[in-house]
Amino acid sequence: MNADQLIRHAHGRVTPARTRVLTTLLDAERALTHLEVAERLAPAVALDRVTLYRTLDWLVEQALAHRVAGEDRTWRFNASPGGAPAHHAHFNCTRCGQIFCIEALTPALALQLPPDFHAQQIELSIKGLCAGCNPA
Amino acid sequence: MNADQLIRHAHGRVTPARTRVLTTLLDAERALTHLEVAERLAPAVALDRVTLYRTLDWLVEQALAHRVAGEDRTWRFNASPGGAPAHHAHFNCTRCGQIFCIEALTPALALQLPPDFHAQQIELSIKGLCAGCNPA
DNA sequence: CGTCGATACGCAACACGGTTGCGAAATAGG
DNA sequence: CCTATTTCGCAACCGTGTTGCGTATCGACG
Ligand SMILES: [Mn+2]
Ligand SMILES: [Mn+2]
Ligand SMILES: [Zn+2]
Ligand SMILES: [Zn+2]
Repeated sequence: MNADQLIRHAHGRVTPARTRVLTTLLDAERALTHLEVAERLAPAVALDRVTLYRTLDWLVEQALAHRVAGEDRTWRFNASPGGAPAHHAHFNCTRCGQIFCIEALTPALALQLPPDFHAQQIELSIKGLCAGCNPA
Repeated sequence: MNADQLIRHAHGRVTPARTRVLTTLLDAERALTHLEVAERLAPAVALDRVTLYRTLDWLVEQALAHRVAGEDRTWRFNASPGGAPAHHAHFNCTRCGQIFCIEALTPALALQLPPDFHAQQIELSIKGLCAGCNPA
């Protein structure tokens, strides 16, 4: 299913912005910041900063993408192919800041919480060095 | 060990700012934002915004505190009594944004990563409703 | 294929958490 | 006390993300 089909499937208008942004996310090998998406679009498509933010937000609302908070206080966006929520772990490189999805890991929800606390979702973030930053 | 002793033990100058901030963190029942720390100091001590940021950073450097990134892109600070790193999970309330340390949980570091990836630390963040926000 | 209402876009201004540079004040050692 | 060094306060700045509003575009329908 390509970007346009996914957008139509979500009952959204197909616009160049949405098509190009979602395609970019689908092609990406890792989670991308707003700026990284913009760079991958340019110079073919000069998209306004705000439009890009709103497009990314829309994709998240429609569950076509999910976003992860990094240590540097910037969101990273990642396509959710199956429309599935982000029930996988993320690897967070402490040197270059890149965030990779680790699909293989699905943390179990069985854990001991204080009374009256109600868990909705578990986010497992592994910090370390990515392949590009690992000296070994 | 009180705040001043911990500061001296880290070979740092004992100043009112450091004493009061660290005491505040030690007394806190959960991770506090910069603003929450400021509120708990005032009006007895009127600390400059920047001084508070630098004091918190210093405490983190000295491993007297650790900080957690929340969904709202603001750091939350938490005293590290034993000088130990934050090898415990955090509960992140999706309604009020408060972050609580869950000391009981120590995620195992044995997991499958892509080749050449090197894990340094695991951060387990549980999202849900805290006791104050839980309707049940 | 043209019309038109709902939706999306672009621009400008703003909000907010956090940082930087630098001169003035406070700390701790002698 | 006196002084070297660290820390503080102020002002200005930065980057990410948001809001308001008028204009352009999409696509449904005739
Ligand atoms: Mn992901
Ligand atoms: Mn903690
Ligand atoms: Zn890296
Ligand atoms: Zn809550």
